[in-house]
Amino acid sequence: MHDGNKITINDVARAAGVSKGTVDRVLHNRGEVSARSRERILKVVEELGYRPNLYASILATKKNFHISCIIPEFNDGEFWELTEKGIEIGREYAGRFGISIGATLYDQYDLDSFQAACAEVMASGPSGVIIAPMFRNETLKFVKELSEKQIPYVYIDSKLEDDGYLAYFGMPMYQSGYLCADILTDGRDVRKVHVIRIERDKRGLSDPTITRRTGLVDYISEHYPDCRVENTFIDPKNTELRYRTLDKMFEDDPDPDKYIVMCNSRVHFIADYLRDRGIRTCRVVGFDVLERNLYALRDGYVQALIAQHSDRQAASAITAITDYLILHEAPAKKDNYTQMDILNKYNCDYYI
Amino acid sequence: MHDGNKITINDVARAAGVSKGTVDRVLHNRGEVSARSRERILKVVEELGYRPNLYASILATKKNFHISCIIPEFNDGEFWELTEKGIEIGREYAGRFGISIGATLYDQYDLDSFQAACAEVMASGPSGVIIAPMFRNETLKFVKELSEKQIPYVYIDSKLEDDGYLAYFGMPMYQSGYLCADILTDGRDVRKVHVIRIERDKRGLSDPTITRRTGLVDYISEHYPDCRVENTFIDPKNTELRYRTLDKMFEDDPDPDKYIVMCNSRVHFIADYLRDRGIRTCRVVGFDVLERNLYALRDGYVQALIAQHSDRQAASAITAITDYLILHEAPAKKDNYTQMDILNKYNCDYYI
DNA sequence: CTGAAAGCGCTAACAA
DNA sequence: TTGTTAGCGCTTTCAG
Repeated sequence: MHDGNKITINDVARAAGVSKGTVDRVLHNRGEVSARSRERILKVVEELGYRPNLYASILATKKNFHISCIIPEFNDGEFWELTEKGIEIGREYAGRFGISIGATLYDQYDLDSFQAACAEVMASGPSGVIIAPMFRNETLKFVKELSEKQIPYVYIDSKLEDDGYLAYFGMPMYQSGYLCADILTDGRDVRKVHVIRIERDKRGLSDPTITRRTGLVDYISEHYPDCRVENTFIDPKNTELRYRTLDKMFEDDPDPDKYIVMCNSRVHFIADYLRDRGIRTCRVVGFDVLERNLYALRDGYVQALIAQHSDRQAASAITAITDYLILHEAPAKKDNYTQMDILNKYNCDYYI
Repeated sequence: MHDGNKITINDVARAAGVSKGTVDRVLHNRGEVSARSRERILKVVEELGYRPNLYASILATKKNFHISCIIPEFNDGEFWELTEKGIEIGREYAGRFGISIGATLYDQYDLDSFQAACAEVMASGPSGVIIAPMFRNETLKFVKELSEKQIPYVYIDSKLEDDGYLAYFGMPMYQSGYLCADILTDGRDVRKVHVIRIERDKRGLSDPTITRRTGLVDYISEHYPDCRVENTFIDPKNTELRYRTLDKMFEDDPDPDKYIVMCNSRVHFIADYLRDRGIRTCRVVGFDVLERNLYALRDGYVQALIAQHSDRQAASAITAITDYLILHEAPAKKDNYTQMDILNKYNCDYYI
């Protein structure tokens, strides 16, 4: 009952009337093999249901695969920290197959830094690359070079419109905005929604949350045609300025029951403000499971968080490349949209 | 940069001035080794940072590990189908390490069938067992025997209070009921909650959702002390009877805005009824991602579903045993409470 | 108590 | 175009 499928390359060779060297050649498309042998071997492989033994294979090939991950740098408790945890999981998996994993971080607000990261990775001659693309053009150039060198790459978090990637793991951004609007409005009589945004540097960086905001706005105009969506820009670095901006927002619109949303991971800024001002009348929804966001959720200053397992995304990316390297198998699906998790104070403690 | 840690058992043997046979003996505590050799070898292993090569090890040991899964049988679209999908994922993983996976199904309403399944598995001499325990006493007897035979086992779905299991993967049941009540009531003015239950056979089977119901009731009495919780029992097999029961429920309580909940995976029964009767005024919450439940969710007859990745639970269980068998490593956490997913019509399509 | 040696299934270099 | 062969690092007899 247990196993039995012990068909080796030798069995195949014998049944096909050739040597195992020849079998190996057709299995890996290396060297010239007569059409006749190839056919026979393929047929036998099929009939016998031959499955190569990975360990034997890995043992025999002394190749040293290395996968490089290119992601934004981060401080403790920030969004990309979770991704790094996923890399750690992936590292463990890949390590079993003798594959090492490296991470090269870049400043997501600095193009030069991104270029430097790409150059460094390229120079190291990686067997595969995982990349979170924040700079469109630069990334396209980079992946083009990877393609030319036959180096497989997978996108995480967001992806670009090229076609050469092995796989993509990320959240459906538009839908996440749509969902967010649904949770925010929650069937109530909503007249106005406040979208709080981060003041961005002007240097034309791609903002990955823009699609999300579109989903949000679409939901509102479809379900609440009379509802106004108002944008307020806050400064992420200057607390005092931020508080002034929010104070003004509350003055301008005296209705205490506000519907507030942020499309990135910094909703804790709002929670902190509300806590300090002692305002408990707002309904606030944000994204991602930063520790500070969870704190706000438990505390009741944020009602819901929409989250994604960016750790799993990274781990899956590594698994995908690993499997590709070892088994020469592309992942079942190229585009993998991971689930959108709705967190509130009652289920957030069981997340992660 | 890439790898490098290429210290083999030969290096250790040479450095310790013994043969690799002796090194192997102390590494695996097999056979007698002089204290002096043992010490020397251990020291060298430490100094050189020797890490055994898994593939070589697995290749050389022709052991045929086999893991047996004992779960309830099911029809298409039922709860346990998802678990089986997870077993499939796990099978792929374990297969890479030459470990085969078997599934033995039992009738969850028939003790004899469960006993037979356990006996069958035991007789087959498994290397590890994964079990979804529906019958408490029988399971305890079974796992006791496993423990005696040093066969590792892990619980999925629910667990018992014994201590010998290698790991557990499942949902926090009490909290899921609590969460469910929160989503059902949703801050509204709720006066009555209808809990629909399945008429159970009287034969003292353990009902795994009882804890969940406790959580539900606790939430209500804590947050809605004046709210009544009313139980209605329906027949899962007899549609006509079921409809009569529900008709009566609607007659007895003429308020059209009802709050209805089911603590198991069969909330589609309610949705079907409401659809047939054209009732759209109720708020309905249920559990688990059966296809029929998703249908009701998209359709609007069920507002929310609380789900768990029982596929991942099963897959994780297999991974845990596999790693234990190969690496002799117990999982990082023994009790693994998986997250509770809140699904509505906007995020359910990205689940699974 | 210990060493030598024969593989495990596969790869890759070398002959033919 | 194909067969032969020497390992990869580890386990497991079998002598001694």
